[in-house]
Amino acid sequence: MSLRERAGQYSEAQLRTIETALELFADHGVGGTSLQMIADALGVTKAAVYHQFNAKEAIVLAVLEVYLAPLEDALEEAEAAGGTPKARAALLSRVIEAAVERRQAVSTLQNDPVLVRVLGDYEPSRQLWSRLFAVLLGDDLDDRARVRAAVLSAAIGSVGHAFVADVDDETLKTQLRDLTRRLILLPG
Amino acid sequence: MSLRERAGQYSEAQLRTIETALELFADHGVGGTSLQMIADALGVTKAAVYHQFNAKEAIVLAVLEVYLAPLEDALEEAEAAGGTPKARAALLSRVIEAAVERRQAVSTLQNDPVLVRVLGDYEPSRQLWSRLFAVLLGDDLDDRARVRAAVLSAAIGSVGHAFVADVDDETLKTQLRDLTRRLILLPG
DNA sequence: GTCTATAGAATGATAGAC
DNA sequence: GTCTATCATTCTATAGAC
Repeated sequence: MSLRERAGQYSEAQLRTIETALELFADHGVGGTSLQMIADALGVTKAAVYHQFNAKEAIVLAVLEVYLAPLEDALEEAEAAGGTPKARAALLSRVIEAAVERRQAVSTLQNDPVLVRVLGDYEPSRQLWSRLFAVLLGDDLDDRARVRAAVLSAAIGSVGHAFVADVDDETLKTQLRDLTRRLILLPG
Repeated sequence: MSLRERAGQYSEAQLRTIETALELFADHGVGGTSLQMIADALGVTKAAVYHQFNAKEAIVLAVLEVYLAPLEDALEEAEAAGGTPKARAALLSRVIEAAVERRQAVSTLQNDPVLVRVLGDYEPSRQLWSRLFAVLLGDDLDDRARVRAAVLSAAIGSVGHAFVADVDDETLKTQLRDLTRRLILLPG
């Protein structure tokens, strides 16, 4: 089942929980966020949250699925268009757009140790990630390309940095597109 | 008191605790790391850890002080040399070097919500950060420069990314120096 | 500096009523 | 779908002996 399909199966109440959980994860880290905190933020009891998700891990996984789903859409369009430079640029734009629109959360999704572990252990997200970077940077990467890939990934994650907190969305997107395009198209 | 001086006041036992704590923070996040875990990793009891630091917050602060101290050294040399391009390049090199040598921990130090909060609330680290980026990127930054600063910071933080886990230290340093110099010297 | 022992609160998770 | 009540476990932190 695709990430899009998995993400589409959550109820309204579950989606509210997922959204709330992500905000708390961003503020306190996954490990620093308790089910009590999530329940309080939702205005319900812990038991109500356990009715939606049978464990904290399930919430963490759901958060990942919901926020990776839009990337899957963008990726499939790019793959369908072939590996053309135009398709790559369009994919990069959409990834940046998605990141900027969820600024506070991106750094958490990319860096929180718990989410990183789940992201690495969970097959659908593994595949998404390798397909994404295959389109953006090519299939088999040498050391030089790997560093570029890591920097590219981190550059996108910089949308949540304090330095750009006051930069408006459009400016941030434009500047980031510029910088990251240079990273991708940089001559060997 | 400078960060260097503060960091220099910790005992051997405290430094062992700080080192161990940082490793656990990197694996589980600050919020996901208990004093019990730290004590177990050190092979002592919780009470022994509390003898060294009266609270978990004190350990977090100590971790920051110890790992920012080398940056303070590098920064002061660069400031003494004036804002010459040569001094900037040398500073950037030392920052990258320090980051590569502590790969697993850098992402935690830069991204963990608890550490980010402490880093923002703690005056000595605030000053260090603004001085550092003043030397690297100039004093008053417009939006464009702010995005570059955030990307530069994130690029340095990418040393811990899974993509470069197998890249050896020297290659990583060289490639990162290349990419980040382009970021700094990029024409407006 | 390290230990045992403990206090008191918070944790993840479950059972059963409405 | 939400509640109250509860479980065993773990948490931060402290007191006092060696």
